[in-house]
Amino acid sequence: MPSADSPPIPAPYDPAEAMDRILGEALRQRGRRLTGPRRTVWRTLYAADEHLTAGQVTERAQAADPGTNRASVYRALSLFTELGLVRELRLGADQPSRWETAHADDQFHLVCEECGQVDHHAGRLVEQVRSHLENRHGFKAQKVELHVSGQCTRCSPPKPP
Amino acid sequence: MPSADSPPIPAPYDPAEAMDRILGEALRQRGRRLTGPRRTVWRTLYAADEHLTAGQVTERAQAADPGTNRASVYRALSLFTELGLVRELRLGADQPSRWETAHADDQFHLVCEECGQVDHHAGRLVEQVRSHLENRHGFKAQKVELHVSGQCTRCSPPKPP
DNA sequence: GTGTTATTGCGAATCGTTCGCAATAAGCCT
DNA sequence: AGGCTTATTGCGAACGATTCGCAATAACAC
Repeated sequence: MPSADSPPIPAPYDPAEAMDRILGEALRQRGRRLTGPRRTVWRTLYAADEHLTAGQVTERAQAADPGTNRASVYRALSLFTELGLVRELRLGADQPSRWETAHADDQFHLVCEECGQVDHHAGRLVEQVRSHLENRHGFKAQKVELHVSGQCTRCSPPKPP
Repeated sequence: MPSADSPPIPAPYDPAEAMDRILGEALRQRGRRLTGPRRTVWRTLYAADEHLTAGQVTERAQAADPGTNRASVYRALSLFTELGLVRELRLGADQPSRWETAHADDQFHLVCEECGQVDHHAGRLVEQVRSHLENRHGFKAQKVELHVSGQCTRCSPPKPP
């Protein structure tokens, strides 16, 4: 048995737990609490391969933790959005909101009309738009959203010459 | 009394009627019919100074023609959108859809967070985005939507030096 | 005119999202 | 470790926007 004052045995690295710590700190910093449902929603978003609707988040969250409540999912999503941890987006006027984790500050979304795939690029394009607006139109851009629909490379192969 | 075979007396120019003719042709071309409710919605959109929600369109349409039905307004709006006569847009994830008449093919929208004003510019900016995507990313852009929120010139006056 | 059929009007139904409120539990302080 | 405060949950009901089903109506082509 190690002596009483030896350093604590380091637990094996658990990425999920690391994520929790990040979330927990962001919350506590603003006087909010890290709770079960919030943790579950958080992990669900990070495990997701795509932009999820609130319904999808709820489904998956319930798969991971039965009893997760729809309303709590919505509350977690809008809280996270407010804190800047995730981003809410509409990929089409007829579609419900979708959520993604917030990495780069500016992004644009390419939605393929054929296969439905959503690409996102962080690019200087958005930065260009921003400065164009400020210089030419005197408009201080806060949030820039660029949504493009069309055909992706795979669905619209380069024409034979 | 003019002779029976004299040319018909030209009616005074009526812009509303001219609009109707445009709509009527667009509809009949595709086997659809020009009806009362459609005419009313069409005129309402053209008389509007801003982007209207379906609810606002309904209100105004009913003011012009009491008995105009909500469902018919929705049906007209989505038909017009489908025909490319108007454009549906979401100015915020939490707001309902709004509709505007479709003039220029590409536009970008500047929403002021202070005063709520919505500006739209038709600009080469969108064209630039389009070719950038095609050349650099092989993505054939169909619809380009650029929504920017921030502070407009009036609400964010140039700082004193 | 007349017939065909697209369109309307109505209410009920659906979908996504939010709300009110009593019961629960996170985090802070000893 | 226990207690206190109050943020958060879970539940169902309420909400706003939009769509639907269907019988009655009216546009347009002939």
